[in-house]
Amino acid sequence: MNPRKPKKEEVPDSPVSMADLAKELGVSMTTVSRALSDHYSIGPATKQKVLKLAKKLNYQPNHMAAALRKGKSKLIGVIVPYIEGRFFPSVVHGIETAARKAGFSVIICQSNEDVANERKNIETLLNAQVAGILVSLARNTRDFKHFEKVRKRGIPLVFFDRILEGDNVNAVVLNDREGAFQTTKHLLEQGCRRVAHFAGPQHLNIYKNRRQGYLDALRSFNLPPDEELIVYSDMTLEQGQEGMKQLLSLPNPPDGVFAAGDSSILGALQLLKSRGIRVPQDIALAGFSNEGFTAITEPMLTSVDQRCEEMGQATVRLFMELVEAKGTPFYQRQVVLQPQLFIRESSLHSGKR
Amino acid sequence: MNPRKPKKEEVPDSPVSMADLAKELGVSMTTVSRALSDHYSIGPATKQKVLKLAKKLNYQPNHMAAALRKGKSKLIGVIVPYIEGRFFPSVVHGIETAARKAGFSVIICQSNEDVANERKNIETLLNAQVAGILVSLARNTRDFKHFEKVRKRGIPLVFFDRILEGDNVNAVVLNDREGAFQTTKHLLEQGCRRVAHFAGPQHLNIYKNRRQGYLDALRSFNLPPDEELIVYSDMTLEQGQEGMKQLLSLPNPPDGVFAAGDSSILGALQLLKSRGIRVPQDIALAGFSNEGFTAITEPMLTSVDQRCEEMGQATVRLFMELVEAKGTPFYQRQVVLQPQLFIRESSLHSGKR
DNA sequence: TTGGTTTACATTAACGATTGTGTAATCTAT
DNA sequence: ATAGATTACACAATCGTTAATGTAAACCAA
Repeated sequence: MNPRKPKKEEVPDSPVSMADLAKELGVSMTTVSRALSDHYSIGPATKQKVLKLAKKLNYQPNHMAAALRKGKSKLIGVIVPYIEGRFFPSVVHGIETAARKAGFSVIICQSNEDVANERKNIETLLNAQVAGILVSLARNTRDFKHFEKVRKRGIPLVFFDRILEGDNVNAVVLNDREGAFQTTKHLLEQGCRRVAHFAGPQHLNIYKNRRQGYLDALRSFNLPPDEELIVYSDMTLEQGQEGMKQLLSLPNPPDGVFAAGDSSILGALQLLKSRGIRVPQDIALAGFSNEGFTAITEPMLTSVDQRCEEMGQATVRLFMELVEAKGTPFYQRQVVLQPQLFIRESSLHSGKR
Repeated sequence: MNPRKPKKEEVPDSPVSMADLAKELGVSMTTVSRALSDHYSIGPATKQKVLKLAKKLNYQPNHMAAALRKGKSKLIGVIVPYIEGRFFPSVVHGIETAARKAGFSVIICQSNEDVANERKNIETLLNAQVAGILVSLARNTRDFKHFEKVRKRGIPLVFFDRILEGDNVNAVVLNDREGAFQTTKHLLEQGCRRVAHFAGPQHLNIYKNRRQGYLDALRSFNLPPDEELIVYSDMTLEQGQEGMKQLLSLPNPPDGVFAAGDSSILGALQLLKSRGIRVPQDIALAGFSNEGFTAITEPMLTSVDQRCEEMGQATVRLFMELVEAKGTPFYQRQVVLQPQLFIRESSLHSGKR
């Protein structure tokens, strides 16, 4: 009568449950469940039978049910400030690829650079029963309070790229300081003697470290740091133009600029070109992030590659380690990736000496 | 004795279930459940009580349980060829934003341009009990067989950007033909009389339509199409260089090129510059996608914007419509977004005429 | 042979929410 | 006043999987 109720064997591609397998084989669901998860208490013959039938009927485990029962799903939550530009999409790409290989799916959340959204995202992910959370902090995140719940529930938490320093957390970061050091050193080796720096918000580890690397390099050349040469901003293209303008108006302008971001160095390049100042002959330039456009500008821009994909992979690897070592209570680790400097026209043969 | 078992009220932030609320209020779980979902059979007073306590105890619904029971989760699966460049990250951004607003989370999958992965992704998403699937096809997808399961299970399926034509599907696409028409027309209006075209794989709707738009424009100017002027490739930068080389070697080279992708037009620009051919004076250029770098090159590149964000939003909207109209069996709709031409230096005042 | 261990499986109760069915109590209409 | 409708809630089954506990049978050593 009821047209909805399917007759037996009528809908072969409708979901097959463990109960179906059990009935078919005349064993209990326990046996099926354990056979499928390769439990020791199931005999090899039975295991084979179960596996075979499962394949034949195209059995697909219901992850929801398992997640409900176990309190953990096969989902990984990822929180990023946004999904644009080159960096975050690439990292997400790496994460997704690595996670899927390990049998996990990835849920994406954006904080839109706001800690309030970050909080909401945490809630969302927690009650989606995610197995772990990977996060790169919003620009205005200044404390870890909202991550306490995650820790309390014992859910693996891994930070990447943007972290809060001081706290003991699991994190994958780039050696920003080293990258900045190498880049600045490179400019100095090319003959620059007054290297300026476009610095980002200093409460973010990445910008702080890049500034440090810059200072390190100056020191290694016995050059005194000059706060006049350091321009602080949010590193946008416009701010790069503005910053360059500012530097040019100094009584003693720089002969090189190392920016903690590519957009701002692009802004600087545009301004210099508009004023007829030659790059790199008059002023050498170098940026950070190895954005796609750095290989397109004229001259092409020297920049530091952040190993986006590797960072994604490493983050997932670290997450997996935490999953394995779930017993160890205060296990925490930092993975540091080595940046790679791409030297291009904007910093070569600056002609000084 | 057992240190694991928490005493009552000892762990306030441990998950609160409906059973807890029910016990606390002395009502049944049914009442709680229905109160929370605003069911008509629950009195306003009771509803208030439940809501209040839920807020007080910070009750978080367990989506897994609900999903298990209802057979549908609050997850939307998204399958894209990859997450790089400008287009797909932006669309995903739009999707994520719109989906979250509607109370859904987004699971990302990549096909890596391979239909085999697309099939796997479908399986993954289906047994993650997603509420719907949004997909942009892999390059080598030529049939819809693997989407049949989705349709059979009655799960909303929406395609975006890359679709297979002919089939009746729900889809959000750009009016590629119109965009191509406008762009080519613009080149012709600037004085070009031999406009070449870099065409992509013609089994993909987007490239086919862009070629059609190009032909439309020629016809509207009473210019005969010339297959010699159409170069087919996968639209990479290198292929753009190669294609340009090929066009230049013609007895009668073009005075303008409209490419169905920005990378290839960039390649063309590079080749022209390396040969000292002036853009736009000698040859005018225009691309498609409005990639970030089009505003950076010299000259800046004219290109068609694909409304990435809008496409993401529209896709989610269409999905939501399908959810509402779940009764209607063969509901299917196409949403067509209007492209926007960004005219830049590479196509202006080509000097002809 | 007896007692103890191992092997191989079954019983059964969760996990947390949803929902068809049932049923008092109150209300409405005649 | 009484049948019938409406309101407001409870009972209990169910989704598919997992795992603690139980228990036969077979095996081994003494």
